[in-house]
Formats: sequence, structure tokens, C-alpha cells
Amino acid sequence: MDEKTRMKMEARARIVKAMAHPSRLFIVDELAKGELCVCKLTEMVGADMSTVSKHLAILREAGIIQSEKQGTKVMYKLRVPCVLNFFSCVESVILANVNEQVEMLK
Amino acid sequence: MDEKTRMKMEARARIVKAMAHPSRLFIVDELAKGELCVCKLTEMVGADMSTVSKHLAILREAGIIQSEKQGTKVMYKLRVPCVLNFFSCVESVILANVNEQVEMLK
DNA sequence: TAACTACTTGGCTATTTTGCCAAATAACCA
DNA sequence: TGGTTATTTGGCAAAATAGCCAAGTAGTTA
Repeated sequence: MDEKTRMKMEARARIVKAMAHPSRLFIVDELAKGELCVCKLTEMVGADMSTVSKHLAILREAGIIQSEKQGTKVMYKLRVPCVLNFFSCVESVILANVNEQVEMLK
Repeated sequence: MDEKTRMKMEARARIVKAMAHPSRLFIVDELAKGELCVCKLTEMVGADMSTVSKHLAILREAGIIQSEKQGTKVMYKLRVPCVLNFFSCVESVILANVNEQVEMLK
């Protein structure tokens, strides 16, 4: 793997790693439906607000979501719409895994 | 996040986490072009063979790739073709990030 | 200005992930 | 059988990640 390729893969990994957590995947899924404040997301995720805030920072730094201050609230929304195709691929892997388990039971 | 949703997100996270590493993204990228043995991938990645073997095990356990023994060699290949769309989304995030940096320089 | 709501950040511990070496396993060949 | 190649596994230390609490910041409202 040459230097150029290595840097390209590291750039990709930064994006993928930002999504590699159940709470962050949930957040992305919810933000795909519309923008939400940290308070609402905290309630939905069910963790400490500081934890959710850090998850949001990770997604924002990766460029997956963006924030905007509205009064005392900070609203977050998806920055790149294609994340949904991303999920459809992940789902198809899950489906393939389940199908394989079904085959093994036969 | 209810129990059912939490399990769904954990299932997604297992797949995404399996890809969340530069070497593993490189491996997936190369396997998209055709099947390869561990020895060839080790040479291409440029790490210890034991390290590459562990990366391959992580991808295989997630259901992203599959292996097949051919003589003394173990050939690996992609199990789910959609991983390429996956990348195209990652690339569009990278592109959006770069564009933003360009805007900030203006 | 003080109190309040909404967030973010610092700090700390627990857990997970990485990557190397060494050792074990497996198929093939002399 | 013994040696060789290809690969996996165990073990370990270093690095990265996660999540909570406490403390700090920033608008808002009384």
C-alpha cells in the first residue's frame, strides 16, 4: 500500500469509524428524518448528555452531520444525504448473515 | 432507544466497525477487484501476516468477505457486492469536507 | 444581575482494539 | 517421514475509545 493509498484509506477510515457505534448509528438514523437538538437526542439515546454531546462531536468532525445554534439549543442535522444508501448496504450484509444461519439449520 | 432498536443498531455497528480500519478498507477495496490469498494481501498491505490474518478474520466474522481453502493457500473474496456503494458515500463525505475547506480559504 | 436551560469540555477509569512475536496447524512435496 | 509454505492462534503491551461526573460556557429570562 503506497503512501497515497494509505492516506486515502485513512481518510475513509475516519468517516467509517465515526459511524462505528450503536448510539451514533441511531443518531444518524434519526437525523435522517429531520433535525433535532442535543436535549431531544439525549432523551432518545438514553445516555448522559455529555456522552451524547461527544458522540455528536465525533460525527460533526467527520463531516457527517452539522450543527447550528438556535437560542439556547443546538440543532443537529445530516450533512450528506447518501448515508441512507450506506445503511441499505449494511442491512444487506445483515440479511446475508441471517440467510446463512437459516441455511445451516436446514 | 428501545431494546429492539438498540439490537438493530448493535447489529449495524458490528458491520461498520469491521470496516473501520485503513488496512481493512484497503483489503475490501482490493477484493472488490477479485479474490486474493492471504500471502498476496499481506504483501499489499505491508504488515505482519498474523496482523493481516486477524483483519481478514474480523471482516469474515462480520460477513463482509468469505474464504475458501485452495491447496496451501486461503483465498478471500467479497461476499456482498454493495460495499462499493458504501464507498461512494464515504467518498462524497470526504469531497464535502474538502469543498468546505476550500470555501474557508476564500 | 441572578437563576435557569442547553451544551461542551476536562478528567478519570474501564474496556476494546492494534500489531508484533512466537508457537501451533495444515496441506504439499522430496 | 521430514521439510517447506501458508495461515491461524495465543499472548502481551501500547494505543484508542467509551461513558460518567463535575466544572465551564453561552444564551435567556426574571
